[in-house]
Formats: sequence, structure tokens, C-alpha cells
Amino acid sequence: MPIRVAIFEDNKLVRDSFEAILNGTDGFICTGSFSSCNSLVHDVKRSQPDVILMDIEMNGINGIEATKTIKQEFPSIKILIQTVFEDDDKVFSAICAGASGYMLKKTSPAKLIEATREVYEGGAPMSPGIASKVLTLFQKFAPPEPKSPDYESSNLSKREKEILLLMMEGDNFHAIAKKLFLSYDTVRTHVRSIYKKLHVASVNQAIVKAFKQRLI
Amino acid sequence: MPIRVAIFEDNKLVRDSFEAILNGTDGFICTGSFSSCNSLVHDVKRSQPDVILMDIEMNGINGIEATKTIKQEFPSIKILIQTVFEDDDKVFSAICAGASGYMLKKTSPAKLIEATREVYEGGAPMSPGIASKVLTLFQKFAPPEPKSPDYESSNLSKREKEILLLMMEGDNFHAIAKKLFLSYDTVRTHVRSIYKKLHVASVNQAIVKAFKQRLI
DNA sequence: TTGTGTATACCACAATTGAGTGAATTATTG
DNA sequence: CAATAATTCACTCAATTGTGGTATACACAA
Repeated sequence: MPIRVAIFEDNKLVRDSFEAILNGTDGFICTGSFSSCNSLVHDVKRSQPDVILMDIEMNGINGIEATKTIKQEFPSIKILIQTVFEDDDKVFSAICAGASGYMLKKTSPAKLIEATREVYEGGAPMSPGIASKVLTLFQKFAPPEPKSPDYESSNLSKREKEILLLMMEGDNFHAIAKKLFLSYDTVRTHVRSIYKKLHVASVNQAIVKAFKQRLI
Repeated sequence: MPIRVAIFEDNKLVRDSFEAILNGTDGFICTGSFSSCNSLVHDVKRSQPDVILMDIEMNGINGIEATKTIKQEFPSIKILIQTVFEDDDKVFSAICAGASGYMLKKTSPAKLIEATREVYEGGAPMSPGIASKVLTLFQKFAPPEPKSPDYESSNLSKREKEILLLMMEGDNFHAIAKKLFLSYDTVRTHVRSIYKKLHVASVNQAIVKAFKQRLI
């Protein structure tokens, strides 16, 4: 079963060229190519792609807005951003919008095909300079090491904090048990101590409390 | 002028093998290989590397601590992390510590050499799964935009927003029904449409999404 | 007129969670 | 050393939640 790819790209030449390359490569099929995002949701619904090649610089709705929309409506579709520029702002927005990869337009067709496959397989191909920017941005934004005073004073043990964190990721008890290599019942026991310490009585309330008090 | 590489690696076999490969490849020279980080600063000073291949799992000072120290003492030296594991925690810590790349140990020698060169040239090579994790972590930690467009585009109806809000107060379905003068089953029906629109499958995840996207 | 979305409500079954109780092992600390 | 907390696991039972249907009614747009 070939990888279904849709293209959103201003430039007709580039668009047609991509389409030709994809259809000419074993294991790929271009199920749609569009010059704008004006009927984005409709177009995506019709072409049912696994991966979308998204130009970032487009008239009307730009590639980043489009990426956000697509990720909201079709979270499982992977999006590979294509751009001529590599400024921090664009990279940052694209990733926050939910892009799975970020390639410069100067990339060779062969590498683009390879990147498309990598995206499809759950990877995150990025042109070298981009990857480096991402790491820098990451270091800049990630580790403010928040640890509010409540976090310490909440008396949650290390294990309990781990579990609360996973609860805040949306994991259920079975998933947590699996991730932490614990038995289901052990997780439930820990959850009960969390409830006791936070004075709550459900996942629901524990998460709310954790968020509101910036506990994590 | 060849790229000067130093190796920090527990396993003698792996260490010697890396050294042989580097010295056997044009454009590279191994200027030091060490089995621990016990005399880290001293060793780095002596070997004056451009790039360091750093094993993450080592006795004594581990690779992440070592990376921090090196980046502190010799900011211009690039560090390529090597690991067998790819859990979020390690990836996260390594990048925050200042690593320039993150390769799994199963990577082929050829790709490792290529990654070393890429690091030297200012890139950030990462094994596919790792790069993907980085993007995910990035999205997780990036500062949420103050006015999230998701609020408007979430398409939640008035009733659905009301109910989501009460869920975020920690109310259960019975409590919500009572507060809104609805039947228990009506609340559940609304909750189902909320899940559909937010692409989630539990109270748990709906609340997290609402908080993170500043939906309410 | 038909379709779509919203709001309301009910039934039934499966899965998950909450609460009670008990118990063993390993830190940690007074 | 003894007390305490943390961590681990198990079993039960009731309550809540998740998911599949089905149904009526209203409003608004194609």
C-alpha cells in the first residue's frame, strides 16, 4: 500500500514537479495537489493523505495556519513543512502548530522523498540547520525549572509526582502502569495517596488542582 | 585539517572500534578515548577535540553531567550523545545539558561518521525517533500563545463550553447535570461531542487539552 | 426540501475508576 | 532500634465513565 501524499503549494511548477516525482516513485502516490488552502478541510477530506507537503509561504491562509487546522481536524495526518526561509520565528511556529518535519526547499528530490517516508514512519526529518535551531530554541524555552513552592510543599513523593504527571498527559492507569513498569494495582494505590495529599477524590480534580496550583 | 574527535565510552570494545573507525576515515582523527569521566576536564584539555562522542550510560559521572560540565568549561566543543535508550527524560536532559546531537547506538558506523561531521558543521543530527521526541517535547514546553485561536476555532457550542468548564472545576457528570438542570444522559451526550471535537477519549484528556490550549 | 448542527433524552453494555482492606519490602529518620 | 513513610502488589465491590445505539425537536443553510 503506497504512502498517500497531498501537496499544498503556491507555485504551479513546483507543485507539478512534486506530483510527478511522487507518482513516479515506487511506494508513493499523490492523492491531491492544491494551490491554496481556501478549501483546506474539504481538500484534505477528499484526498485522505497520510502525509501532507505544506508550503509555508502561501497567499491567503498560510502553511502554519493550515497546519494548525489540519492537526486539529485530522490529528493523525503528518505534515512536512517546506520553506525557503529558516528564520527562528517560522521554525518555532511551525513546530508549535504540529509539523512533523521541516525541510528547506533547496533540498534535493531524493532527500525530500526520503523525508516524506521518514515522516510517515514517525520520524521528524529536518534540514541540518533547522534541527540545530530547534535544539537552541528548545534550550531557550524548555528548562525554566519551574518547581513552584507548592510543588515541594505538596509532599508528593517522587513516584507520586511521576504518576500525577502522566495523569496530566491524559494517560489512564493501565497506560501509566505500563510506562512505569508497575502493576495496575500499584498505580491505583499511588493514585489514592495522591488524592489524600491533594484533598481530592477523582482524576478530574487532581489534574485541575495540579494545573491551577502550577504543581507540575 | 581533520576533525578532532574525543570519545567517552564505558565499553572497551565499542571505544576501540570507534577509535579505529575514526582514524581510518579521511578527515577525522581521534585525539583521545576514555572509559570514564573521572578526570573529565583534564582529559578534554589534553585532547582538544572539536567534537566529543559521549556515551550517556556510564559509571560514576554520567554522560549528561559530563555534557553540562564540558559546555560550561569549553562552550565551543560540540557534543554528540550516544545511547541505547531513547526515553523522553534522557533526551530532554541531554538537550538541556547542551548536546548538539543524539544518536542511538544501533546507528551504523557510516551514519555515525556522517553525524559527527554534521555536528562539526553546526548541524544537529538525531536518530529519527529522537528527532520526533524532541518536537513533541518542544510542543509540550513551548509557551502557549496568549490568545489561542483554538478558542474560536474549536467549534465547541455554548452548551459544550459550559460543560467543559464544569468538568474543569472537577465536577462529575451528575453534578454537572444538576447544575445545568439537564438529565444525566444529556450531559453524557454533550461530553461525547466534546470528545469528538477535541479528538480525545476521556475527561482526563479533555481537561488537559483545554488547559494547554487555553480553550477556556 | 434536504442536510447539518445543536440540544435534549433514553437504553444497554463494557471499561475504568474509587474505596475498603490487607500485606510485604525497603528507605529514612528521630 | 523503633517508628514512619514510601513503594510495591492483590482482591473485592460499587460508582463513574466510555461507547454503541436510537429518538425528537428546532434552526439555519445549501
